[in-house]
Amino acid sequence: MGPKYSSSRENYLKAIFHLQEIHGTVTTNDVANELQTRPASVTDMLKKLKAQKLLLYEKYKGFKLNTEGRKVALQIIRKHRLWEYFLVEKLRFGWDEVHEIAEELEHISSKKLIDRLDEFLGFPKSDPHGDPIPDSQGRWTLTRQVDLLNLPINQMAEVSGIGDQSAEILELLNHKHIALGTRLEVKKKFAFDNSIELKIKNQSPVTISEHVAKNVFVKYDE
Amino acid sequence: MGPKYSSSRENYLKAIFHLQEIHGTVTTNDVANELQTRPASVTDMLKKLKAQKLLLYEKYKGFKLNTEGRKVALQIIRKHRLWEYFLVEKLRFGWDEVHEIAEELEHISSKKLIDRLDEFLGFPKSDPHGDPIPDSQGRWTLTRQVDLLNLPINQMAEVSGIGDQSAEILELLNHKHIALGTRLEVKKKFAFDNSIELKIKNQSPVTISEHVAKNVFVKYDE
DNA sequence: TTTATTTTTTAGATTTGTCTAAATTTTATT
DNA sequence: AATAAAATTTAGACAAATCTAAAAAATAAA
Ligand SMILES: [Mn+2]
Ligand SMILES: [Mn+2]
Ligand SMILES: [Mn+2]
Ligand SMILES: [Mn+2]
Repeated sequence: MGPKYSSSRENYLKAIFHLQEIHGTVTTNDVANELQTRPASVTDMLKKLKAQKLLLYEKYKGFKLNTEGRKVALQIIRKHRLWEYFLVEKLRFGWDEVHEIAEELEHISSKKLIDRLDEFLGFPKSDPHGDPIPDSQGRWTLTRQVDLLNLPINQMAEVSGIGDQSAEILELLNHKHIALGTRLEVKKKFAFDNSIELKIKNQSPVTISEHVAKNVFVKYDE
Repeated sequence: MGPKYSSSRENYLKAIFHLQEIHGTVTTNDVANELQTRPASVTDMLKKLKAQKLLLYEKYKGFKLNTEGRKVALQIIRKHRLWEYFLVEKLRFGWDEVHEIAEELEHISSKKLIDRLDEFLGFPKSDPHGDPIPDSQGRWTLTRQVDLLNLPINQMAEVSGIGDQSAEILELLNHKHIALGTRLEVKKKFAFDNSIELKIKNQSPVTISEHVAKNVFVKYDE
């Protein structure tokens, strides 16, 4: 058996899903813009997707994915993001050059292939751009963003933002080898002054004050 | 930029290349049969490939790939076989379940992707079915098949066939741990009786007679 | 609430790749 | 050489996906 839906239909489903996520609602023009096509072409496709029971659609009234359409869209997103992860982690591509290639790879139909790839990659939770990778049932783990005071002990996390942007805090963080992207975990929290002891791989533990901890934001899965 | 040629065109080029290899010449019916399509469809496509300067074609007289067509075909074959190798060696697929999936993967267009994949796989010389993998210039190393008498000294090779199929020789080979797929090299050739000393990895050397050597066929690259 | 603007849909073409049925050419048999 | 059979090509049609231009509906402005 070949693919269940054409690449074109899959691209429409994915685009509608994404726009739905961002705006809650989607318009014909949105989709045309997203897919670099014409509104008339979108209308044509909406009818086809409706006929295939992937979409709820009433002309002039709007449209949205139904359960089946959402399910299909999530599997394409899963494939897209797993391939991106593969390209970066195994083939040494930069995170900024994988999207185009994944746009093609996401349409390869074999389910077994993608599940094996997932396993081969160690079941990654997010792609090189930090976006969550749905599992084979279409579920994904949320990436939580918290400051270091609220990061659970022993939870590996990645620095994703700095609150205070002053030269002083940046100098301090630089000295302690903490930068955007640094992976670390909190080893101890001292109740006395709310200071925190951190561990970065291959480095000796460092301590930071509550004031600093409040201004370092990290993200982690689950 | 997307793919230079459609998947369909690439499939035609590949089919024509293969049939040309086997029979020296190709007919419309051959191609129709190979691609599970109709002769009329083949004729239609021949015209398009000719217009694209990938094929020499004169109606009713026959056709064959020109230099450019051959070049394109070889790159598709390269992709097909590298992906098959990836599926077997990295994703633990059986050699009998990868062809279908590679039929889709071979149409992914990125040249950088396939060159990186080649590197990631360690520049394999042949795919899981023993077929040679062309390099990025479309050249491949021939796999030579010889009997053990003619295998160059110290050339690693793989047992690919047994001439005499009698129970006696099979018992002898079995006792010396030589079977289809065994990788070995010739360490010494004795001029006195043309007997040969072999080395199989992790085993002590074994000697076989000229008579046996004549009946064991091996293949090796280059 | 008319009128104007924007959005969406329809009507009719176009491109690519495929098909069937019929015509043409080549090849094989009397 | 004439006829039969097989291979190949053409003619005309169709499905999928796209487009332009025009019509219809919804929304915003006056
Ligand atoms: Mn992407
Ligand atoms: Mn991504
Ligand atoms: Mn294959
Ligand atoms: Mn193969």
